[in-house]
Amino acid sequence: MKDVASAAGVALKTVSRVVNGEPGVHPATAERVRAAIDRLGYSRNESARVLRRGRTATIGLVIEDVADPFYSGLSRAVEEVVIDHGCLLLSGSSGEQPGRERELVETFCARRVDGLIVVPAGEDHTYLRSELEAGTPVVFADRPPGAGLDVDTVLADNMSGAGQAVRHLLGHGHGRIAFLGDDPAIFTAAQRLQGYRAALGGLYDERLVSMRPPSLETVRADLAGMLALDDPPTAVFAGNGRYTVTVLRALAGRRLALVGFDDFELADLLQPGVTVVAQDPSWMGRVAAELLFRRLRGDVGPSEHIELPVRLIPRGSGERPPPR
Amino acid sequence: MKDVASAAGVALKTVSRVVNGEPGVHPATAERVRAAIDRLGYSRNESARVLRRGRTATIGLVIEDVADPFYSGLSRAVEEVVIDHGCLLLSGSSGEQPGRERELVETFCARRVDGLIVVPAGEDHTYLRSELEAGTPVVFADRPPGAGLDVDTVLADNMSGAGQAVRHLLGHGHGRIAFLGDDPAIFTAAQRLQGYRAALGGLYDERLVSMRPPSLETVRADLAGMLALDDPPTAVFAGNGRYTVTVLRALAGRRLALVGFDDFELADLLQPGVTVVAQDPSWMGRVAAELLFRRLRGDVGPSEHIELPVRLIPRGSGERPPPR
DNA sequence: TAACCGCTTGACAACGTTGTCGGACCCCTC
DNA sequence: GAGGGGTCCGACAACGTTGTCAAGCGGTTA
Repeated sequence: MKDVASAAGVALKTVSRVVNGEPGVHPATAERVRAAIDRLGYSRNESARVLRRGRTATIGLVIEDVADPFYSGLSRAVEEVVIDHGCLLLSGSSGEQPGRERELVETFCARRVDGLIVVPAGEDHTYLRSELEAGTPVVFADRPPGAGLDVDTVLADNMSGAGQAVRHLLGHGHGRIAFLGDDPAIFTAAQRLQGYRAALGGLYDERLVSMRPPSLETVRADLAGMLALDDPPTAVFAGNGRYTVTVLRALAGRRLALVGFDDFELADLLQPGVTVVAQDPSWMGRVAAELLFRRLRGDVGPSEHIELPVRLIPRGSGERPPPR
Repeated sequence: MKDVASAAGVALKTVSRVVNGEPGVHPATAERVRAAIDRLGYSRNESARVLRRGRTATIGLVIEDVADPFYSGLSRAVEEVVIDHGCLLLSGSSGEQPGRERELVETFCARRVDGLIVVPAGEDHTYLRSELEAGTPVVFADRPPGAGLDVDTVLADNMSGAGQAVRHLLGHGHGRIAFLGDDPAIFTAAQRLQGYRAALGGLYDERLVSMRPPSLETVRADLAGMLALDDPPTAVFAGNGRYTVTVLRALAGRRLALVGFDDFELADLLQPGVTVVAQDPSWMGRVAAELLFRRLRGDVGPSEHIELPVRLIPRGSGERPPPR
């Protein structure tokens, strides 16, 4: 900028004014400055600007895994909103590791992001307290923070979704419905289990519940164990997209009914089509980002807790009757 | 940092030394400083650090769309490598718009990223020249830059992949093979068309080629047009993952043979399984990122042009014989 | 004793930008 | 011609950090 100034024969401050489109610069001068900028290929140093102004125009996003379609959809939606607000998005994947989540958040904070959207992996978010007190708004998406943190949340209605899935299967004559899902330490898994259990009522049987990692081996083994029972399941409720796909592979032709949580790209092309409880990751991302920007604009109301509805999409696999 | 210094009763520089783990600080002093840091919840201001040091420890990644599984896989792999090098990743989606690509690159440059990985959307990258001359290494992935730019590239072997697909179908008795793919303005689409054409030789028929946007309507219409010909296609080669899925939907039960470019999650669960020419997005991301870091470590050799092999995975849809 | 060394510490400038303030100049009015 | 108001411009300090350099201190050696 100094070079531009001397090249254009003006003071530093005048260049700054031109670069930032501030008023009070003579058009002819501005033109001369712009010419010098082009000639020298100058581009403003954002670090210095941030240092001076205090605002970074940057938002941090911590998700579980960009390569998971649910989170990449959410991510894309957040990015859209962030760009619309003239900001930049920093994002990172925690890989479901609390330590990595914390590292990412701290890295983002060290870079002085203006706000954060977090899909938490861990339980303890007390490390965020000082940042919150410093006034950085934080929105939790998909999962709430650990105890004692009063922040905005945007969650899906997991319990009701699980209930819908189970009632749908019950309605088609199934009384033995297995549940395969994530470790209940993960909020969404616990909620879905709870919805499943509540909808089943007296029909609940813990032998039909498996909450181990979604590898093909464990899912196959657990399903085999359940199917070997005297009264085996006739239907499966899969706790999220990964489980749905893994269960499909593990079932390999067995004609059990299936409802999965989360929609996925080819669900309608499989035979039969896969009935799912669909959430909308883009919507969640958009809502979370917009809430964050409302906070950044100065909205200091009490923390909001938004719960997005989910809906069951029947496609065939959930409408199969039990074998008579 | 100033506050920490006065709280610990030392000079600014000593705090700086402790924060950066520099040697030459008495253990007792360091301990006092660390205590003060904890007490005040201090965290280093990266903007100031960047301003002072000139290195941002940040890499920029421009892709087409995070929500596309190919690019989210690539993105995740790049992120892994970047984190392993103690850097942070800035990423953005161009949405196939050259203007947005340029904006993203310029935003990243204004933030003084140490290096860039770009999946270009546009043809003209002369705007990168000044940045390259300033010494910022840039790696192009998946697609090469426009003419006149001598930078590292990491591409898939698109032509050979398309050739494999076509020869596979020819080998199963198909002489009429349709190609549906992206606008040939997109490098990968043009390469795949060329591979398709070369492998077909005299059997090439431009009436069997459609390169319009992959919406269900256009694909359905173009396929219908081809199937209404006197000598209709008996097989389809789909130019990328999106076309494969769209073609599957558009065919809706018609028993044409199909080979798609790009593997996708449920390809093996469809009936029949979908034969694909698979590329490995993670590999591409890793290779591109590692090449970039080699440049950042000072490797100034001539620009490298890496071509990653692809491989055909037969699953059923590509082995269907033509109707006799 | 003087000179020297290693270890620890601090003063200071600089990175590139922007906010504040005041000065120079022109035009208009009294 | 004096005063007032507006427009345009520049000097300067400050943001928080780190690199450079030098100083203080205790111990060792000539």
